[in-house]
Amino acid sequence: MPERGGGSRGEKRVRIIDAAIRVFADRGFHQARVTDIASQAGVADGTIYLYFRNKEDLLLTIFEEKMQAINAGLAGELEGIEDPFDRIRAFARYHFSLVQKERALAEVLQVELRLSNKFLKEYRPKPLWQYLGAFAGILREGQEAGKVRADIDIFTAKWAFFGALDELAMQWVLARGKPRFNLDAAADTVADIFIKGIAN
Amino acid sequence: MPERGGGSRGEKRVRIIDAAIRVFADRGFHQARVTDIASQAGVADGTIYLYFRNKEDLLLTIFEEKMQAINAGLAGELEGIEDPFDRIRAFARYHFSLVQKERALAEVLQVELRLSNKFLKEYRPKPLWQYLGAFAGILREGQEAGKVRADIDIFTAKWAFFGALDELAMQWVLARGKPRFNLDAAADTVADIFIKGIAN
Amino acid sequence: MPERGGGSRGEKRVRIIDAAIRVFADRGFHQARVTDIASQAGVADGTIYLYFRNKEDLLLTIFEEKMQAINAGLAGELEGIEDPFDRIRAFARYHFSLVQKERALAEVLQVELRLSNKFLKEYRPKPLWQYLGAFAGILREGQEAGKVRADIDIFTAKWAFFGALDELAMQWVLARGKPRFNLDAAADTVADIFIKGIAN
Amino acid sequence: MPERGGGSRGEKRVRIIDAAIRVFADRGFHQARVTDIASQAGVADGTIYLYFRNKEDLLLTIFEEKMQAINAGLAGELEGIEDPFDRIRAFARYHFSLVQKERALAEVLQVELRLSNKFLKEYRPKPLWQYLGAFAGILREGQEAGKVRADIDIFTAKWAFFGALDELAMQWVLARGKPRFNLDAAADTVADIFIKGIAN
DNA sequence: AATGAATGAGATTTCATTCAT
DNA sequence: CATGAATGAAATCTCATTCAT
Repeated sequence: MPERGGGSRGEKRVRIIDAAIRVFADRGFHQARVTDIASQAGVADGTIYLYFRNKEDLLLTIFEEKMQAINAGLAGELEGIEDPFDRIRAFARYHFSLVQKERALAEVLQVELRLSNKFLKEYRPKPLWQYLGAFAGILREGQEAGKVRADIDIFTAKWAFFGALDELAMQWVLARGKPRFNLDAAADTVADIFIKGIAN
Repeated sequence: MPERGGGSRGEKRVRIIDAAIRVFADRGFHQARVTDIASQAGVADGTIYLYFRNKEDLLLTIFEEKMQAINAGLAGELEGIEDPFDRIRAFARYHFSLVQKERALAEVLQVELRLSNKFLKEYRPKPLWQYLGAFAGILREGQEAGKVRADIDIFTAKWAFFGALDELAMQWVLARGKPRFNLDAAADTVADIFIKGIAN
Repeated sequence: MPERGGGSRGEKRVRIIDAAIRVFADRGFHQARVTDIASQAGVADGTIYLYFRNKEDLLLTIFEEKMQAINAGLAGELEGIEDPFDRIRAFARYHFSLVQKERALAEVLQVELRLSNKFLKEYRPKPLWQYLGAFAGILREGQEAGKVRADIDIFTAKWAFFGALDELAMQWVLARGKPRFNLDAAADTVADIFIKGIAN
Repeated sequence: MPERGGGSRGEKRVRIIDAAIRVFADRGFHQARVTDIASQAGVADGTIYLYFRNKEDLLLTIFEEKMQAINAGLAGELEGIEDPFDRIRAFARYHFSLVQKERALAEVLQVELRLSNKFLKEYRPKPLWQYLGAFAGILREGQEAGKVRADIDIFTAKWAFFGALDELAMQWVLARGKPRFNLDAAADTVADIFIKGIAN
């Protein structure tokens, strides 16, 4: 549903980003045509280039900005939870709740991850590291508190945990209309396995 | 190193597949030019189309055939190991040993396939399911033997495990020349977390 | 003589069509390269695809639009002529005058279109039917006026007449620089034969 | 229905020609693939090049040989008919009987006519001239006998007559399964118009 | 004579990006 | 700021023809 005309500068930028998320999610980054994004956003093709350097920059911006919001949301979600294991459980739930609430965004971020990993090796997805860093922090604190085994390599554990969440999210997203499993239950299962797996 | 001339029919097909793996891994599927694959394989451009319908078919064929070999290799690796936990450990080691031995193939299977819309959204990757099915089988037998907790949802656990392995493999592959961590150690860590995580 | 730059939207479309007629007539439809048409028209290759779906659509559009103009011209030419036989004579003269005035267009309409499978087997050339319909109308009126034999099958007669004109035009066009006969005289001869052939 | 194997040299050549007629008629010259002709003929692709220089030569050969047979058949048909007008009528009937008996061949010859006219301007379709020459001969004799008007230009008349026959044949062939008119009746109509049209 | 796998030149078309208005 | 018509580079794939067997 293309929206025409009006809108302040910021408003138009937001419309483009939202349109891009929808189109990227729908067709994938490579199949997405700038023209489609523009018409979805209700702006001219050229207008996109007033706000973004190019198509890739648009993808990266989505990643940067949305991940920032996600990181902020994560911090809020973990706030007040003391026990490392409870924090892990909250992390998993938060991850999947995002996937469910913003399916299109989730799809884009997942693809972006592969793309930026692959082609933009100079671009290191910092916001992702921050996201993972939050999990690493939990583990570190857990080790300091003696609740998490000291022999657990945090680097390995954090990527394993993220990979597990990511893969399940991918499967859920790919199932599209007909989810073959319950994400909320999966959050608990994954958290459960990891908590038991790393506990002292 | 283009190889010219000779070779029986089957031999030429293999050369094309191997060249494609190298080129796909190098430049990515979209950036890979059919001409490059052909010259790497030491055949004419058109020859590729005698063996494969198109570029995407080539990618999918690589997946199909290589995964089949991987599945066979996995079966051989697990053969004779009785204990479910030992089998899980062997699974993780096998996964990472493949990544190390066939880095280019791993890159293609992990990164490029994920970027193929057809693969993700239309084509249902049976050989991948078989791979995961092997892990599911281990869990099932473990539950029957009372060694694995009965409340573990196998679907969730198998994708979580695969996701963990996959993500670590991806990180290792992306680091290219300068691995930031030891894959063999990671195999044991991941196996360890999961084993403890699901054990009764 | 490529014309660069300027020109309103409609003007550019016309330039493309005119260039296409020249190039199609020169090299034939299959041998004609889109790039040649573009450079003849003084536009970029891609511009052609802003105005036409593809190369064949360009050919068909030429047919549609030019035939429409030709039909209009025919109507103007016949206007005011009452006697059916005079109208037939005017028809033949008009047909050949077009061939002489717009040799390139004639070549395209006669030769190239006939070689297009789509044109022959799928696309139904309405404007051509209208052209022939004008002749059929003359015959019908002639029969009603008792000047044309009632036993003449109009369908047969109209295609026979058109075929005769068309074939002679073809021979004249193919002779290129060195016409082996006079078209104006031929117009009268053909008209004469047909008029005597169908008169009561 | 591909025929495999056996066959003497000449036999194989005939099979290729027949297959080519079918395939050319089906798909048109440009769309026809040599591979299809070969498999229809039950020979290998390369074999075709043992008998014909190339695809075009195959088309030309069909034209040459079949037209020769047609010319011979025409001579036979006209033999014994004295009256020029009767000969014209026989000519028209013969033309259309061929179209009906050998529809595929007719289609190929018609297309070939355009193609050879267009691209092979050096190749002057002699057998066609012979065919037309037969008609010209009838007219000439008719003029000498005083039955045909002396002011009729034979060159114009012969192409007009051929064009009329050709166009009607084309319409009949294009109608494919559902002929919209009766060719035999059309033969008489066309002959009738021309006879009256040129008679003294 | 026959085969058919291999060749490789070549052109259409797409679409991200620009820039004159 | 905004537009959107125009650009033009770039790459897949086809298929007539060849030639080693």
